Amino acid sequence: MIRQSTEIRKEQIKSAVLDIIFTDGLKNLSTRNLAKRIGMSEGAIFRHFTSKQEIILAIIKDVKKEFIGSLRLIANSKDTAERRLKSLLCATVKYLTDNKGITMLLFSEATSNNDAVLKASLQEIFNTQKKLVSKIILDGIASCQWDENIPVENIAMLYMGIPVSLNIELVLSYGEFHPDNFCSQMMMLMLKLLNK
Amino acid sequence: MIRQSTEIRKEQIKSAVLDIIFTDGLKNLSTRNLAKRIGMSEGAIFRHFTSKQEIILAIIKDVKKEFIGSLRLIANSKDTAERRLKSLLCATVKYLTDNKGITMLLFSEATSNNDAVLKASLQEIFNTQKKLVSKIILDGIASCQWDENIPVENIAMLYMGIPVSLNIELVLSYGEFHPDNFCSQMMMLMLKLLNK
DNA sequence: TATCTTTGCAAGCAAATACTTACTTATATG
DNA sequence: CATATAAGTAAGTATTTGCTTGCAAAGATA
Repeated sequence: MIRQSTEIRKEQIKSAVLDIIFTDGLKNLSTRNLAKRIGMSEGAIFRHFTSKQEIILAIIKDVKKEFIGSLRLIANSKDTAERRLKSLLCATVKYLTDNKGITMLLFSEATSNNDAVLKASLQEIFNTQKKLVSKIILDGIASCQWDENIPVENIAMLYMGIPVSLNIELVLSYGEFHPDNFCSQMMMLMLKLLNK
Repeated sequence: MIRQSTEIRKEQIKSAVLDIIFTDGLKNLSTRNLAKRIGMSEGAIFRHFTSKQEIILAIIKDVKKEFIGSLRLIANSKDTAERRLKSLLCATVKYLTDNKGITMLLFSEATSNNDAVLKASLQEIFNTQKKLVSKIILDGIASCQWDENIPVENIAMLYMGIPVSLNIELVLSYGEFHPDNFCSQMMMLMLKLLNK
C-alpha cells in the first residue's frame, strides 16, 4: 500500500471503525477486519494508534468536539428560545442519521465494556445535551414565552429520549426508517409541552 | 457439583448471564466466565443449551412472555385510557429498574451482533410496546377524553424514549439514579400532550 | 438389582483475538 | 548524496473464545 501521513491514516482508521460497526456490528470490529477494510496490514494500524481502545477514545473525542461543540454554539446563540430548541433538535437528528455508526458505538461501548473512562465520556456527552436543553427552556420561561410551572428537568429527560429512540429505530429498521420531517413533528410536541 | 434438573440449571444459567452483563459488561460474558460464576464446569453449560446464542435467545423469549405479556394485559384491560397508560408506563419503568441486565443485553446485542433473528426479536419487543401505547391513545380519543388532532404515532415514539433514556441513565450512573416518582412525573407530561 | 438416560467434569480442540517483532522502503532534511 | 525518521509488511506471539470429547456417576425406570 502507498505511503500516507499519520493524520490521513488516523482519519481513515476511525472512519472504517464506524463503517464496520454500522454494517457488521461491534462484534466484527477486530483489528484484522479493520485492516482488511482499509486495505492495509494489521501491523500498520498500530503505527498510528497504540491500541484498539485508543481508536475508540479518539472517536469519542471527535464527537465531543464536533457534535457537542456545535450544539453548544446553537444553545448559546442570540436567537429566540424556540428557534434555538428547534435548531438543537434538528442538528441532533441530522448528526445521528448522518453518523449512524457513532451512536451504536457509544451505546454498545457503554454497556459492553465496563471501562470507567469510557463511561465518564459518555455521561458527559449525555449530560451536556441535557444541560443545553434545560438552559434553553429556562431562557424561554424567563422571556415569558413558556409556562413557568413546567418541570424543566423532566422535559429535558423526555427530550433526550427523542434522539435515542430515533437511533434504535434506525438500527433495528436497517435504514428503512426515513425521518423526513421527524424533527419538525417532534418540535411540535415539545412546544405543546412548553406553551402556557 | 451436585446434580440438578435441566429446568433449574437453565434458570441459573440465564440468571448468571444477566448478572455478568450488569456487573462486568457484555465483553466479559464468556462461557468460561459464566461457568465460573455458577460454579459448574464449562462443558455442563452445553448440556443445557446447545450454544451461547441459544441462551441469549431464551432470555429474550422470557422477556417477550413475561414483560410484553403483562403490558398486553394492562393495555387490553377494561380500565380508562388514562389509567391504562399510567399502568403501562409504571410497569415498564419497574421492569427496567428491576432487571437492569436485560435492557443492557437487548441494546448491546442489537448493535454488537448483526444477527437477523435477534434483531427481529428486538424489533418485535420495541414495536409491540409502541402499538400498545397507540392503541390506548386511540381509545382515549374515541372516548372524547383526549384531543383528536394529536399525532398518535409521534407521541408513541416520544413515549418509547422514556424507558430508553431511563435505562441509559441507569447504566451510566451506576445505580445512583433513583426514579422514585419518575413514572408519575412522566405521566403528567404525557397528559399535557394528550389533553385538549 | 440391572439398565438406561441424564447430568456432571477435565482436558483438549481449532479459530480468533489484540498486539509484537524483524525487516523493508519511502520521504523529508542536513 | 547521505542519513534519519516515519510508514509499510509478513509472520509471528500468547491468550481467549465457543464448543467437543471421553468418561464417570447420579437418578429414574424395569
